[in-house]
Amino acid sequence: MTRQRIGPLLVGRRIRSVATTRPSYFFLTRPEVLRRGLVGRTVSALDRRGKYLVARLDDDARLVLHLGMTGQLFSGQATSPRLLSASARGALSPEAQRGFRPDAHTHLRLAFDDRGPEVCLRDVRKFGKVLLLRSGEEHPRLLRLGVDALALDARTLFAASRGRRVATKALLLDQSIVTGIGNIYADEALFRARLRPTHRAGSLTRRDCEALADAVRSVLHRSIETGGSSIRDYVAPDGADGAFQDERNVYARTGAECHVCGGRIRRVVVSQRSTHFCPKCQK
DNA sequence: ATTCCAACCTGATAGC
DNA sequence: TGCTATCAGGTTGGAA
Repeated sequence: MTRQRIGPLLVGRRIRSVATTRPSYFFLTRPEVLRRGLVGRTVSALDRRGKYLVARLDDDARLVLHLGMTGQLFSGQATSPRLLSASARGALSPEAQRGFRPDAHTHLRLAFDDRGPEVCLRDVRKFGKVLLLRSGEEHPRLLRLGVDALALDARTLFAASRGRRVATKALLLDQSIVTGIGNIYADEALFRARLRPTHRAGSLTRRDCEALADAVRSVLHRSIETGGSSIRDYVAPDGADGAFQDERNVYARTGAECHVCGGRIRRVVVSQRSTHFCPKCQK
């Protein structure tokens, strides 16, 4: 979703200047190194590897971005209340709240020769990452990644789950097996496949893996179609909210009625992630 | 080799 | 009002 929509704002444009915040955990490449490597470069393509966005530059370097949990990648012209924390918003006039203004959480801003809209990366919790890879350079974070979630097939899932005692959900969240599934989509896919998140991965049948692989792909495709899940922080690059949150069956619906059987959605913790399921539909 | 768990951060919200 | 505890679309590295 983000790749599709931020692509036109990056590809073919020459970077004129780069603004960053102070060095931190967030920058795998130090800000000044990042600036030196980016200024004057033209973005030639934008790819995705799991949850990583990879912008290819005209000198064959790659700018790698991860949005973590609260990362937002958007046009400097975007408008959304989500681009400002509530406390900061309260201090502003209704007028000033309209447009985006870079704040302390806006860690990266790219301006371009064409003087068009900037591309901004904001991340309150700094769980996101920015990394510049020189031509031919690699990074373990990318090398480790498994098959893309949109291309997940039953055979891969079945093979990867053999001998594993971990919960099925833990397997789905393991990016070295399948890359691109986050907490929401793991829960939603498991619901769709009618599988219990806590079920041991090793005892999934071939048929289970088929249902689960299908569910993963269709849930993600549907989320892309509907523009993502704007539950707390997520905004599309133009500031628009996604709509997938309206199609959730289980995620963050603890205590609510199951859309299928009317039972109550339950919440448990699996591999330190909050996990939601319908006890009746998911055996 | 696999599984578990704390750590990295900041903000919103619920409850007292 | 204010304080405290809990929760939040993720990943790593090291201990068990």
